[in-house]
Amino acid sequence: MSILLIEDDERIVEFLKRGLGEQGHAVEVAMTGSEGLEKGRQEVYSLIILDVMLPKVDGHEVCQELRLSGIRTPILMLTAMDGLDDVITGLRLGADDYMTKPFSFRELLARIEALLRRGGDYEVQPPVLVVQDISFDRESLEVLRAGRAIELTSKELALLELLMTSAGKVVSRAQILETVWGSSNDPLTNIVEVYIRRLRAKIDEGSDNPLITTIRGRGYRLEAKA
Amino acid sequence: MSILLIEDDERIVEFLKRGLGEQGHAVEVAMTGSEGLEKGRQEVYSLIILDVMLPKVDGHEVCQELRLSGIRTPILMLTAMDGLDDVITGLRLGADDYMTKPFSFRELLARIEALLRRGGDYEVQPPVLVVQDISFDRESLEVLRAGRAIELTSKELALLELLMTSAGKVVSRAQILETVWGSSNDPLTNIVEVYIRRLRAKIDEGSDNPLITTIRGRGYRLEAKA
DNA sequence: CTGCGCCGTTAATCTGGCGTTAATGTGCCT
DNA sequence: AGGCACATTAACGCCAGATTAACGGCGCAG
Repeated sequence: MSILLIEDDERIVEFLKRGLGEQGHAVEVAMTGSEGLEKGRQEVYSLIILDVMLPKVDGHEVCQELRLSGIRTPILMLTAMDGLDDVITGLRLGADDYMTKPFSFRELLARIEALLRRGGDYEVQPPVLVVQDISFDRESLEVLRAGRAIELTSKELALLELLMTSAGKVVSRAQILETVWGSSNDPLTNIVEVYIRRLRAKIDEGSDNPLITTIRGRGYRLEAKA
Repeated sequence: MSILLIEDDERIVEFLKRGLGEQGHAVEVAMTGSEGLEKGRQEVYSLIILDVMLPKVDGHEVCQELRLSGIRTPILMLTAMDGLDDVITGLRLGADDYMTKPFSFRELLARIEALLRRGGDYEVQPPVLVVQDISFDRESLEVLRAGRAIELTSKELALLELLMTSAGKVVSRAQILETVWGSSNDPLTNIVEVYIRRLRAKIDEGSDNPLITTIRGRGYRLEAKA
């Protein structure tokens, strides 16, 4: 598999070139953002590994530019440990996955395999969901609304995750029961409504544009766009 | 090259023994996890092929035990098709590569060649972990919080190391059990909570910003940022 | 042999998440 | 208008899960 690596740190470049090479991947290196952009547009790769922190042209910009050029190659972003914001904007701009530095090479390999395998059978779920100004980090389980952290309980998290993965679509009461609670029976329980209420209290309360909409008789929908 | 094959499925054993034999490899077979562990510790192999799904002793456990015994032989894991999680935990526990069943023999051969070629040398993990004002030196096993040395027992160290390597992410009870204690069973033990408590007593006690957070029903998280 | 420290279990207590209930509100249909 | 079905919301008791302290066993050093 041919991989384009856009990274300026010499040590990381060497490390990855060797490691990926030994896995049978051909690695092309670009040390600057503009060089990466050029190569990415010119050649067809199976995967692009892109550092966010690049001199001059930002990684985000590169990512966006590539997508705008119609390049659909999976993009794996490398970010600093702290930058949750980086991750969010990265995913918004069209990245497929991300890893925080420093990372274990084994884990990187697993991610790469997963990305390359896409279209085969199993899909990788992006680790951070973003819908409008809500973000949901599947790993840290942190939820932010408009940059503010929101404390959610386990069930609330599960419900929100479901709504966000189906953002823009109506999710029926039954689907919610099935996914979040597992039990498809007991149609007389009120639990879904109660949790929708609790989610709204924590997420929509005080905000001027509520994101959770009720579709009477059909279910609920998380608005994907304003 | 001498290869240790730990696998209970008779058909796969025969298949691989024959195929690898024809490639000039000597194959030793262990049909159970404990047998595999014994042979793996006793003899020096060039490669170990390890099925995750084993009766009694889990493949993950075997892998971890081997690594804990100081065995650095490359390990190739065989997993079921669905288990991406299996793959990742497998790699975390020290496996070098994995294949999903059913697999093509040609691909298996290619992987084996790659593993044998590299000899399992690069295991580059950062020698010192740092999260906020905690530092953990993997070599000296010294732990500092805000510059002050902290005495930790072996288990406490293992737990802290796990939390620090997954800093910012929620680590489930099960993951902790698996990584620190190896035994993924026995869900009635309280040991995780007890050790979280002990760690907190030594690390968070007296500090104004506690770093170990409980996510009820999900696990624990070491805060990566303030 | 003895003492000490680490380990894992047990058990008591506390916390807060969970799901039920029921009262109230809202809109749709005849 | 009125009735009905569905939706919203508040309040409550239960209990799973989390916290904490205390205990006994085991290995190791003296």
